[in-house]
Amino acid sequence: MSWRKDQGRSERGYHHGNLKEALLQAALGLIAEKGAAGFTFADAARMAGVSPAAPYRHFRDRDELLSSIAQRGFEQFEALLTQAWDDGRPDTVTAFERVGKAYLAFARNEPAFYSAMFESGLPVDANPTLMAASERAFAIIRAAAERLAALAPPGMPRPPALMMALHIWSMSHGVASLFGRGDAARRKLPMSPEELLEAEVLIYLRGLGFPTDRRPSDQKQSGPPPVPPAGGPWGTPK
Amino acid sequence: MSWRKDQGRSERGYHHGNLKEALLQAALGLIAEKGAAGFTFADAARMAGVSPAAPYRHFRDRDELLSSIAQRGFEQFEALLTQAWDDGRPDTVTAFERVGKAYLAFARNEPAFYSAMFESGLPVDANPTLMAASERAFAIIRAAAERLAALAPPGMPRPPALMMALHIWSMSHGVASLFGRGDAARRKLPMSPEELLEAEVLIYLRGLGFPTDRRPSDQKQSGPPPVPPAGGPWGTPK
DNA sequence: CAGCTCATGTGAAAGGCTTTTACATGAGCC
DNA sequence: GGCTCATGTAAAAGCCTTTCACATGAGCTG
Repeated sequence: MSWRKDQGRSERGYHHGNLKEALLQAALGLIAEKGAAGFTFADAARMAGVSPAAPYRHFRDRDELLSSIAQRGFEQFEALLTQAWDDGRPDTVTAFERVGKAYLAFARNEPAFYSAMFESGLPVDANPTLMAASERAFAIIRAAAERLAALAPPGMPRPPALMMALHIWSMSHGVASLFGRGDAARRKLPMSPEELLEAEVLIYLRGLGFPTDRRPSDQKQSGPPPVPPAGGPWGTPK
Repeated sequence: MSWRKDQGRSERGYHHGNLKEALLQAALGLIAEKGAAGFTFADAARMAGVSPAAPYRHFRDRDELLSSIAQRGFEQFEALLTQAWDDGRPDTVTAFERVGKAYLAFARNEPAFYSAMFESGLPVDANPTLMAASERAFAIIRAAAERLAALAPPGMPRPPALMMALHIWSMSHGVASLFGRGDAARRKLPMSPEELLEAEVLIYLRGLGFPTDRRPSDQKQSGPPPVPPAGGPWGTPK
C-alpha cells in the first residue's frame, strides 16, 4: 500500500489518521490546483489514502467539505483583515489602504480559500454559520469605514459608513476577481493589482474630501512614507 | 417519443433540427437555472431531444460549449455597453454612469451569460477568440474612459485612461459579483446595487476633480435629470 | 431519378464520480 | 476479556463524459 501516514507526520487520532483534517488539507491543495469546480471528493479521499466512501463519515457530502473550507477561509480572512486594519494604526487612511492590500494578498496567496469562498457557487446565505463568518470578515471593513466616515471632512456630502464599506469591498473584490489571482489572472496589465487598487481607493477617498497627497489623514508624523512606485501613485502620466 | 421539435418552432437545418443552436439555448437555460458548474452536457442533449453523444458532433466537449456561450455573452455584452455609452451622449458623465448601470443590468438579466463569462473558471486567456471578444467589450469602457480623461479638470493629478477604465470595470464587476445577481445575491442590502454603484462612481469621479453635483459635465442642458433616488445620490444620510 | 457520400445521430461501452448500504475493525471503556 | 461505537471498506446503483462503430438521410452527381 502507498498510504498510511506517508505524508501525515506524527499521528494521533482514531482509526487511520485524523481523516477530517487530512481531507481538508487535500481538498485545499486540489482546489488550489484545479479550481473549486474541478475538485473531486474521490480525489481527496485518494490523496488521503482512504476509500471513496470514507469521507462521508466526516462530511455529509462534497458541498459540506467545500463549506467547511469556505468557513475556514472566512476565518483566516477575518484574521488577516483584522491584522491589516490594526485598529487604524498608525493612521486611518494608511490602515485603510492596508486592508485593501490584504484583500488582494489573500486572493493571491490563498487561491483555494478564495475560490471556495467566492467562486464555488456555494449558497453562502443558506448556511448560517458560513454567513456569520462572512459577516464577521466584512465587519472589519465596516468598522474601518466607520472610522473613516468620522474623519471625513464635514461639509462634503458623504454616504453612510455602510455604503463606504461596500464600496471598498466591491473595489477590492473587483480587482481581486478580475486581475488578482496569480495564475488565473485573466489579463495582462501594465500595472500590478496592488497599484491599481491603491490608486482607485486613493481617488475614491479624495472624492470624499480627504486631502489628496500621500497620507492625507488624521496624524501624519510617522517614518518615511511607503514609497510610492515612482512617478506618484499611478506611474508616469505620459 | 417526446422530442422532435416539440419546442423548436419551424424547422430547417440538417438531420434533426439545428442541434447546435438548440444545444446553446438549452445550455443557456440550464446554466441560468443551476449555475455554470451544475450545467450538464447530457442534460442539454436530453433537453434538445437527442442522444448524449450527439452534442459531440457540434462541440469538442463540454468546455467548448461553455466557451461558445461565453463568446456570445461577450458579444452581447459589448453591444449592450456600446448602446449604453451611445458615444458619450448626451454628456460624457451621464453616458459613463449609464455604462455602469448596463454592466449591472447585464449581470442581472443574463445570469447565464454572466456565469459563463466570469464564473465558469474558463481560461479566457487561453482561447484567442474568446479573449478578443472580451477585449472588444472592455474596449468600450476603455473608450469611455479616454473621453472622460480628456475632460478631467487639468491641474489635478490623474491616472492614465487605461487605469480609469480598469477602475470602473473593477467597481462594476465587484458590485455585480457581490450583490448584483437576482437570485445568487449573496447578501441583503439596504440599497440596490445600482444605487451602490452610482454613488461609488460619483465619488470616484469627484475624486478626479469632476464637479460634484448631478450632471457634473461638459454640456448640461438636456431634459430633466434622471431622477436621483430621493435624498440625493445616496439615500437619506441619517 | 438512382446512387454516392458525408454530415449528423444512435447505441453501446469504458471509465469516473457520488452516494448509499451492509459489513469489518479496532479503540476505549467496564 | 469483551462490548460498543466511531471510523473505514466493499460493492452497487445511478449519472456523466467521451469514444467508436454503425445508421440514416440530405444534397450533389450523372
